[in-house]
Amino acid sequence: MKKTRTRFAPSPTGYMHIGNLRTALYEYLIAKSQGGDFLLRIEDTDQERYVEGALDVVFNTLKATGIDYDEGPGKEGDCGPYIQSQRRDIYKKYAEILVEKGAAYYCFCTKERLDSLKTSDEALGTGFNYDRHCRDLPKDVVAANLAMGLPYVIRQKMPLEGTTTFTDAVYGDITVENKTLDDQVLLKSDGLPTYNFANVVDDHLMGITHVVRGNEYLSSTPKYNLLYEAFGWEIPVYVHCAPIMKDEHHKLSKRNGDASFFDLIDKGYLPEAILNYICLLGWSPSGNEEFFTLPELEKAFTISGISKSPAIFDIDKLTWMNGEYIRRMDPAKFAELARPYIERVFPEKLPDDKIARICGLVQTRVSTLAEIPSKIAFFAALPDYSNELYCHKKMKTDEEISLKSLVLVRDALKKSPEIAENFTSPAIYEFLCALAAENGLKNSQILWPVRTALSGVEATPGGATDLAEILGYDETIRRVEDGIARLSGRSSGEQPATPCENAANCVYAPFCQGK
RNA sequence: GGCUCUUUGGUCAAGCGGCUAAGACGCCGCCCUCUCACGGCGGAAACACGAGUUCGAUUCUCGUAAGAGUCACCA
Repeated sequence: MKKTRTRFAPSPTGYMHIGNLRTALYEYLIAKSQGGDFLLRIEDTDQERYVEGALDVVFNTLKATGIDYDEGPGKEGDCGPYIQSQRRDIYKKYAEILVEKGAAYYCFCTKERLDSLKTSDEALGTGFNYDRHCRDLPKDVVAANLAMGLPYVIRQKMPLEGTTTFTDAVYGDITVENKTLDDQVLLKSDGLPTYNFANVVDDHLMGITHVVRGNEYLSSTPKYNLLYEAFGWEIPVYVHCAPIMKDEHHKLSKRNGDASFFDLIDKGYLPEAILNYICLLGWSPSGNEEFFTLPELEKAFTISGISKSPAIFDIDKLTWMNGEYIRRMDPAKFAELARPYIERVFPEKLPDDKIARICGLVQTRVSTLAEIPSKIAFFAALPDYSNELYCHKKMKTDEEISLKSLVLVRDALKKSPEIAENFTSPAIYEFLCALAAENGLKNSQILWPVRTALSGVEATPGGATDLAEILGYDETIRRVEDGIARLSGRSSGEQPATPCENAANCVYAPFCQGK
């Protein structure tokens, strides 16, 4: 059996978005799942639309995702060059062969003539179709025109009747009437081929067995078959994929959204998670497992799992999946990735063990790396906060109790050199709980105020004692004293501590109604 | 407008003539708990519509509707 070969054939006309990446991924997976080759070919036959830098985005994206190509620019195989603009003579030759075979013809129609045709067609409300003016030009006229150096294109000569049927691996058999097929241009007047022609020639010459692409090409596929047949070439397996949508009506595009691969990376998503998620958009595995590494996908991928209908990109599910990847990650690896985000909030350089401790708290609490800074900012600088934070009904705390607790904690901490020596979360926890018991308080009546005083925020990654350990003995006492100052009306900050808006209920009341 | 494709919960989706129509995200509730997460348990939520074919249709056929693609010297 022939070796499976697929190709990713981007044109350097824009940025690589998630849809392109998924196509590349499917092409890669089809090849690898069958022990085949995956090639990269650059389709730059439209010199006017070339965008500087677009190629680098393609290379960088493939590199970042681990989608390696076996042949392509920079990895010459037997079918090079892999950049279409460097293959122009090849296309011309094959176009002329087609003319000889009677499957194509020279067309000398001017742009003006075509334009007027187009406008009259549009007036009728139908789509444009070339009127085949040059289709049956006598040979001598053609020769004379060519001799005169008249500009020309080469058009495909479509059969006028009958039908053409092609088979798509995901959509099944599709049949169209030949009379609906336009005599499309194969070779442009600048001597370069159109996409449709270059594609067929290159796919054949490069031994491509599976043509994988977006289903916007579904309707031009019959023309491909006719071309393959005219050449007498073997028709490849077609695999058309439904698009990835931004919403019900709009395709994902760089223009409308921000779903380019590197945009997601900037937002703190992991390449593996992105790849895993987009693979599932339009393909489903045989079992219920959703998590796949690239090598696992290479084994599990099947064309039959590709779906026919468009899929809406759901950032929430990606976010969840990214969070799962983070949680399942080796802590050392996480620390490595998290470090730059952690360092964003600390002006000074942190020792490794402190980074590790912060990571320990944060790893199960973020879904993207970008969430890290806001979660830990309070470690670097205590924010200004309202005393309302001290009131929590379920924790049975209010400002009064909190003040009392914080004073107890400060005094106990200062009187205990042992705890300063062993300032770890479990030890502090034990210490504070004992303190609560001695004073007839519930644990929460100590722990909640402490956590509040240490963080100044409503929700923190980790409990009071986790925060204390990371802040250290001295800073813990400093922040507790700051809390005491706030609660006793001697605000440490610029602003006087704002009283709980339910102060009347708080004072002497067992429960504060505020929180 | 012609041609082509698509249609299962809000989203991704399994299903390939007979099922109480999987699973996942999201959402809601409960549990765990020094807050928040993680984790555990549970819940609400779907076959676009109409005709056939069949003993029996989510599944096959044909219509209808709604979406999408395409109709370039762009890819």
